[in-house]
Amino acid sequence: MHKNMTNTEIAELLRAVAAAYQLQDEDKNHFKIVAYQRAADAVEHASSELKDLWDERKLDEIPGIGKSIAEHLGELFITGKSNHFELVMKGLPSQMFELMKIPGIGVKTAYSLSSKFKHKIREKSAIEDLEKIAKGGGIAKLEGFGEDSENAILSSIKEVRGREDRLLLPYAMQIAEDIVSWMNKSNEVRRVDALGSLRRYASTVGDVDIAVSSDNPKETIEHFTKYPKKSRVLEKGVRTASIIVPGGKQVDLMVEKPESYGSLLQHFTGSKHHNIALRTMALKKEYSVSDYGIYVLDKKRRSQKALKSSRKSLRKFATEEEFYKFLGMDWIAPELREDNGEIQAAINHKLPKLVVLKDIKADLQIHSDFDIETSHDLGESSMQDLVEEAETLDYEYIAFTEHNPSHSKHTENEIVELLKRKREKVDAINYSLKSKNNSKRILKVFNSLEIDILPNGKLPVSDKGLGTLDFALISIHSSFRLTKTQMTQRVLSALSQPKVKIFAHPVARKLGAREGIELDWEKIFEFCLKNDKWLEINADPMRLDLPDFLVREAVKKGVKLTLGTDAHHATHMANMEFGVSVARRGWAEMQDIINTRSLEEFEKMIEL
DNA sequence: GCCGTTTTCGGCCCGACTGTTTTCAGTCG
Repeated sequence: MHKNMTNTEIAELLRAVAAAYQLQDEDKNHFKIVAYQRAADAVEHASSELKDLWDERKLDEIPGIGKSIAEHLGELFITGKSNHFELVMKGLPSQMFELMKIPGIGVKTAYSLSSKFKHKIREKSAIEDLEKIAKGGGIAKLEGFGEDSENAILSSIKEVRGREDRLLLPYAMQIAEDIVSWMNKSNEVRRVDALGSLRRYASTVGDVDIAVSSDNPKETIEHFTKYPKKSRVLEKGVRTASIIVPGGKQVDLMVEKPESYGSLLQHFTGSKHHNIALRTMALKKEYSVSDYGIYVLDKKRRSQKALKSSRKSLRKFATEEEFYKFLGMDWIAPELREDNGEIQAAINHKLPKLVVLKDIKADLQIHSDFDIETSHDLGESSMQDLVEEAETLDYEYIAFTEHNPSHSKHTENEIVELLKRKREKVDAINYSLKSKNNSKRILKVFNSLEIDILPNGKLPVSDKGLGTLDFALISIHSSFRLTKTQMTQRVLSALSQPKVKIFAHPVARKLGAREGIELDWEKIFEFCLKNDKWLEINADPMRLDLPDFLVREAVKKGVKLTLGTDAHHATHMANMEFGVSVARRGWAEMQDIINTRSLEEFEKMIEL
């Protein structure tokens, strides 16, 4: 028996096949190479495991996987290998794929190095081995290499080693903010924007992308490369430059004149797939789109080679709105630019009216420091401080959702007693809020609880304990590795409790640290819809859970969602921004989100 | 190899920078 391949492994394999074709004959295989790379991208971004899709005969639902690749993958799932893939990759040194993880080393370089040092570079320690060779001056001597490329390889190896994984949003934002304020120190700079995956609020960010509007690109680039906190300048041209900042993170900068800045904003925001789809669509209308603007092509354009000469005039765009309008489209919110149907929707004027931060009238997951001897970490701020923060944020209501009292350390009765104390405390807060006697709107505080779902689907709180609550959240904090069927049953069983309204951080992932659990989402969605249960979008930047692609599925089915920051300190309540961005990436509108409802509506919705 | 609101055949996004060259290949976004 062979173990099932994960999506990541399949993507790696497809990229290896693309590399093999590239080495064979890059020109002849060009589109085949692109196709395999696109398939690899698609597999990486797929929302389900490919093996599961294959089991359900739904492999063709993934755009980029056609008949041929699907067949090879099928063979792979049945026999553990694909004859075709093996044939294509025959004779390729396996070390080369390790070397390709070093920035600047691509297919050709990796192949040439691993062939030349066949015995000195071993697969298990390819990068270390290459470093030794480079340090000994062994690379500079090779034909086609030199001292500069040897040094570049050495720097890259150091960075790849010191580099953390992709950044969580707040860290990427911090890097971007520092650069933006540095760039604003230059008189030549008219405007600076952080773009790329950060502007699209992807769950994690690889590189930080910065665009600058300036009449003087040369000076702007010069200023950028003098950024005091940089560890080194990676590239420096007339229009773009890249630096490495501490942590090994790369910051890319592009400059454009104000009259064309809209095109740069559009281009540099991406995503790559959005841009490719957009440009392909434009080409059918005889427009050639680039980061400079849009060339209107000569109708008689016959071939790719004639493309450049068939260009007539360049249309420039100072704003993104003008750019999209020229193509006959509505402006598309950055969060939607993933080539998931937004282009067609923009042409048909059918884009969703995405929820925005100021629609949010409540935070539905907050942990105070009120000690009910919880099973997991208590919050750090007092209920009073959290209430004040909620008033500052202009919320109409909030819910205190401490973890349930520890099941193992207390009897059922003790748990009920602890919960009664919290009930009294919350009642007292609501009473004092009401008697403040000012003209302002009165904040309402709900008494809730985040309850562990035990592995058997039961809750560690009795009916009597549940009776003290206005409503309950449930979530998974243990036994993450049950089978999909067991896990689904576990969750549905817990959701059946009448007091339970919200399934919190449903995937239970921790970005960069823990994969999520496996659930039968069709069943979960169906149950939620039928029984009026809601799925949380957890706004903690380390969770962002439900993930955007599942939000999209939920929204399509009409399942309602809640937003909660999972704040364990008053300052964490500001993370709502990240939760809203996930909702937007899932095409959620105001009516999809429960906590856009007024207090009166919400109170009706939690009545039993 | 993939794909279709002009197509099941004939197309496939567009550009910048570096290093080693002497006109370009390789890499990246």
